[in-house]
Amino acid sequence: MLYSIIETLKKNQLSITDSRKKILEMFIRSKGALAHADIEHQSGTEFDRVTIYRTLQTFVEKGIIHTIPTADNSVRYALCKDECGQGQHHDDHVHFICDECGTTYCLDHVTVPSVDLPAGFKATQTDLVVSGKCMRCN
Amino acid sequence: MLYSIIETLKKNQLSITDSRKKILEMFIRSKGALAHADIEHQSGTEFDRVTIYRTLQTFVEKGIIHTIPTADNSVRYALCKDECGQGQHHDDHVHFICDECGTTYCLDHVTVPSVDLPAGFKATQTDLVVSGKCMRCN
DNA sequence: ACGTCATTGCAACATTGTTGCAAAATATTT
DNA sequence: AAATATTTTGCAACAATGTTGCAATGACGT
Repeated sequence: MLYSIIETLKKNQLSITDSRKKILEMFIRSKGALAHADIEHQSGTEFDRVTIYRTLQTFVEKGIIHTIPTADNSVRYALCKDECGQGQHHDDHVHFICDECGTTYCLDHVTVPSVDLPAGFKATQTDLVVSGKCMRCN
Repeated sequence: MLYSIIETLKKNQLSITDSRKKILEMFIRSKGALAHADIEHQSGTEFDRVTIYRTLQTFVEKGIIHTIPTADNSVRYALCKDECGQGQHHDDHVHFICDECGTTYCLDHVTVPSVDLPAGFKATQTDLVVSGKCMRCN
């Protein structure tokens, strides 16, 4: 899959800066999802902690990445597929979190079944989070 | 539904203390899920913050409550149904989080569809989190 | 190359969660 | 019911995580 960092940033009217380029690159290279802490560790002292927070925030707002719900308190982020629009993304994700190694996988090929909600409830997003043991830890 | 606080605590070999009784009572009274902050606000200065953390931890370990994954970073807890065993609970939950008022509902009557995982992946728990507008906010 | 605007880094702070230990409350034994 | 053993609590101190204001820096359009 071809993914141009510069193109993505330009398309979203974001200035092209070192931090944005490198953080976006991390997401592209990473097969799974990343937490703030992962990015902080990988980048060492290159960027300020605040910059990482703000970059992630911006990416979420622009629909470049999205947050993944987890049962523990850690927030994780993953690249959105191209269809994702500004602000909210409409394709529903299946995520797998390994209890053993903590890796978060986006299972894009698994379809999320639609849910029958009680009267008066309207869904805008559905997240299906499966946890267990992953391929490598099994 | 009859739910005896004392019985529940005894069954789990926990000492019967004020904090445990009152926190468990909050869960029974609350239709939705509670975050640590909710409990802290509702109980005022009655208990130490640390006590609340430890009580919630204990309840999760004993299978009295369970955590709910959320896309924002807040951890929420809800009562487990009686079938839940020690440590892990085996019935899969559907949760609905209202974007407007933040209330978290346990939709027990909606069944979680089983997911086809790629080879090598083994699921122990499946969480389906739907967000949108709830009954009251629609 | 210059001015404008967006972004960064620093500092300070707020919130959230954790740990050790003595005091207090609960449970158990006699 | 009193004494002992065990569990739980509250305090203090700390660690981690996230936020905000502001001056300095860097990116972008002309």
